[in-house]
Amino acid sequence: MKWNELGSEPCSVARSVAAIGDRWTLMILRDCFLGVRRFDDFQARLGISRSIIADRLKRLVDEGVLRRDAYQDRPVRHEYRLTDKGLALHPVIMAIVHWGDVHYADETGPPLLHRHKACGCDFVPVMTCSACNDPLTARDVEVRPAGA
Amino acid sequence: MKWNELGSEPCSVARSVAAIGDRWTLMILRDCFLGVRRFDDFQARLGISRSIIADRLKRLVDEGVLRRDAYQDRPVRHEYRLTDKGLALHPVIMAIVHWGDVHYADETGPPLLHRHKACGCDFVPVMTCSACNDPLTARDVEVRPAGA
DNA sequence: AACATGAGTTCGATTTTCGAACGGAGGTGG
DNA sequence: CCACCTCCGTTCGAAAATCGAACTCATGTT
Repeated sequence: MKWNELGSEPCSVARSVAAIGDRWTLMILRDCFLGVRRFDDFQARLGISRSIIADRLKRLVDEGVLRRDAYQDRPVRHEYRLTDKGLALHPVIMAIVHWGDVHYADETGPPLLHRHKACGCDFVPVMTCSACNDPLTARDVEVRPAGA
Repeated sequence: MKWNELGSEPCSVARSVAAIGDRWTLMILRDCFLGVRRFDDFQARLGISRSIIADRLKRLVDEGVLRRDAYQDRPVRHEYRLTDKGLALHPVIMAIVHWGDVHYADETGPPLLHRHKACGCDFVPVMTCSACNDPLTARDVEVRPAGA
C-alpha cells in the first residue's frame, strides 16, 4: 500500500487518515477549533514554511473539511472556516488533547482547560456508548465486519 | 517550528501528534486494537516497507504506547502489545473511525460494526461532558488557558 | 514615492521516507 | 549436513517532503 492508496481502503481509519493524518494538518485543525482563520495567523502560530500551510489548507478545502470564504473585497481576502464535516472532527481533536493532557502534562497540569457552556463546568471528554450511555473502554468493545 | 520540536510545545495536541501523528503510526495502532501483535502481520496487513514498520514500532515502544514482549525463546520472538497508555488511545481511534464511517462510507455502510459487550448493542461512540454527561459538540465548549 | 499588509508561489538545499534486497538466528525435511 | 522456511528486522540508493528565504501581486497608508 502507498500513501495515496490509503483513501481507497475499505477501512474508515484509513480513509480518515488519508484526509487528516498528517502532523501539520492536525496542528492546523487544532488552531481552527481555537478560532484561527487566516493564512498568516496559521503561519505565525505554527512557525513553519508558508508553502506547507498553503498545501495543507488546500487539501483540507478539497476534502470539504474547511471552507474558503471571502471576508473582504478590494483586495479580496479569504478566511478558512470549518465546515460541518470539519466540526465533526471535534471529538477526534478532543480525544487527542485529552490523551496528551493525561500522558504529557507537566506538574502545572494541562495547558488548556475546557468548559461546557451548557452546564458551566470544566470537564474532560468521555467516550460513551450510544446505546446505553455508559463510558467505554477498549476492552468493552467487540468488533466485527459489517454484514455478519 | 520543526517536526522534532513539536513535542516540546506547551500544547497537548502538539505533544500527542509528535508521538502518534503519522499516517502509518495510526494505521498500526488501528491494527493493534484489532488484535494484531506480530511484525509480519503488521507488514502483511499494511503492505508497506518493513523498515517503516520497524521504525514506527520502535517509536511506539519508546513512547510507552506499545510493549515488546517475548512470546517464545529459541529463537526469541517478540510481540507488540498496547500498554495502558496505548489502550488510552482507544477514544482517539474510535473518534477517527466514526468520523470516517459518517463521511466516507459508501452505500454498504461502515466496514466494521462495534458492539458494546456490557449492553450487547451495536453502538457509535458519543463524546460527553464528564461533569453533566451530556453529549458535546464543538460549539458547546469554551477553551481557556490553565490558571485563568 | 516609500512602506505596510495579507495571501500566497517559487526555488534550491536539506531531511525524510520509501521499496527492494539482504542478513541472521533458528527450525524442518531429506 | 544441506537446502529451504519463518520471523524479524537492517541497509541502501532513489524518490518525495520539508525547509527558509526571497519573490509576486493587489491594495491601502504615510
